[in-house]
Amino acid sequence: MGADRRTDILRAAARVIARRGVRGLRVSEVAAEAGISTALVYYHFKDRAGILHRTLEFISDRAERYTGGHPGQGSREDNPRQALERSLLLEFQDRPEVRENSTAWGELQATAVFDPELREALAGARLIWLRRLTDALGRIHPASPASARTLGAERLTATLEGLSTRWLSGLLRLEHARELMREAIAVEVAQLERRTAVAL
Amino acid sequence: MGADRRTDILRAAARVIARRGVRGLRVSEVAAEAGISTALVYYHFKDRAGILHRTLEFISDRAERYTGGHPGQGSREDNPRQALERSLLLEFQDRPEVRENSTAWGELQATAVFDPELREALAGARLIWLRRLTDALGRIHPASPASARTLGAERLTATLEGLSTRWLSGLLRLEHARELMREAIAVEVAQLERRTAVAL
DNA sequence: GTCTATAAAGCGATAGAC
DNA sequence: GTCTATCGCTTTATAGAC
Repeated sequence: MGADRRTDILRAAARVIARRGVRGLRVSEVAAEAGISTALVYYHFKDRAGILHRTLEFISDRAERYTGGHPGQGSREDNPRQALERSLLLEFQDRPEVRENSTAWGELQATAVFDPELREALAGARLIWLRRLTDALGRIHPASPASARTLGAERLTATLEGLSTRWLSGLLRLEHARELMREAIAVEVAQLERRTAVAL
Repeated sequence: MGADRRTDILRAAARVIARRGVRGLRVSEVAAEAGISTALVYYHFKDRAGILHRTLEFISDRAERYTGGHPGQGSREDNPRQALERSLLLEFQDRPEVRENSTAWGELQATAVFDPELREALAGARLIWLRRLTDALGRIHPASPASARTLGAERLTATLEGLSTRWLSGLLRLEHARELMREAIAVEVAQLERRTAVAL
């Protein structure tokens, strides 16, 4: 737990965001969650905005870990198609860590609409995801045009986030969200197949 | 402008949400935007949460208007496919009214994750949209299985919102978002076509 | 590095006059 | 219906001791 203080605080902040939202985040609650005083939080971070900024990076890194890095490079027994599906469906689990990450991610995404600084940080994390998915699609249909892969990846991330929001706000049950995501992948892969055929 | 006070306030609230987000909404700023005192806002609405709640309905109604009600029933020259596309692409325009509505909608959606009351109101508006899209898909492929239509509609709304968020936070340029949405529709319609073929 | 105490400001909400 | 004035709480952020 106590790798170092900064990490403790960020972990606590992620928990608080998942529980209360970015708007509901109180520095004092982060401190309580981390078991320290408010002043110490300010010793380690410049201000509230700084905490949010760093928490975004923390969450992004953690998601990288639990989705197992690049899909298709982790477990070798999977074929590329299964790897992509597994990687995207990992975002839909009822484990606290995942729910926390998804919730916080959605919150920060929403906040970024009004916060230029946050936006920048998000753009970076988003690019990583996009490249990852584009690569995964490339492994499935290596002969497909690169542009078609990028578009597909972009739509998949958008769908992922839309479904995620719906799941987290209780508008969609977990299994339903998973089903919709699975089919979205199927649909995109089929589309890519058509595009590959045309290109050949 | 001055239809009645309540409406003035709601219009002002929508503008403020679009500018600052739900998180950034200050009752005093709503009052200033409407050109009245803070106290008068509280005379017309119970509390801050009440304003938010009613603003959601206001936005939902207004969107209904500018998307022209049920797609395929508006302009008769359109075929059902074009009508669906037009209806969904109406959410991606740089008109202030639309940008405002989309922003506020995204905000309320995000807020609903932490607000059970808002969730309920949202569920209603969401159902309307869903039915609308399901019907539109039905007009395109009348012989398709109803379940396939519902799933398609659900994915389209999720994609719409995901893309909308990305557009509004400047991660996607407007034209790019429109292109992605257009292709998402194409992809779903194609999928529905396959499902129809299987069902026959 | 860490705490207690507190300043400073923000903001929701109401009282009461007109 | 509408305003001015203000209460009272919450929350960010810092000062200063250890």
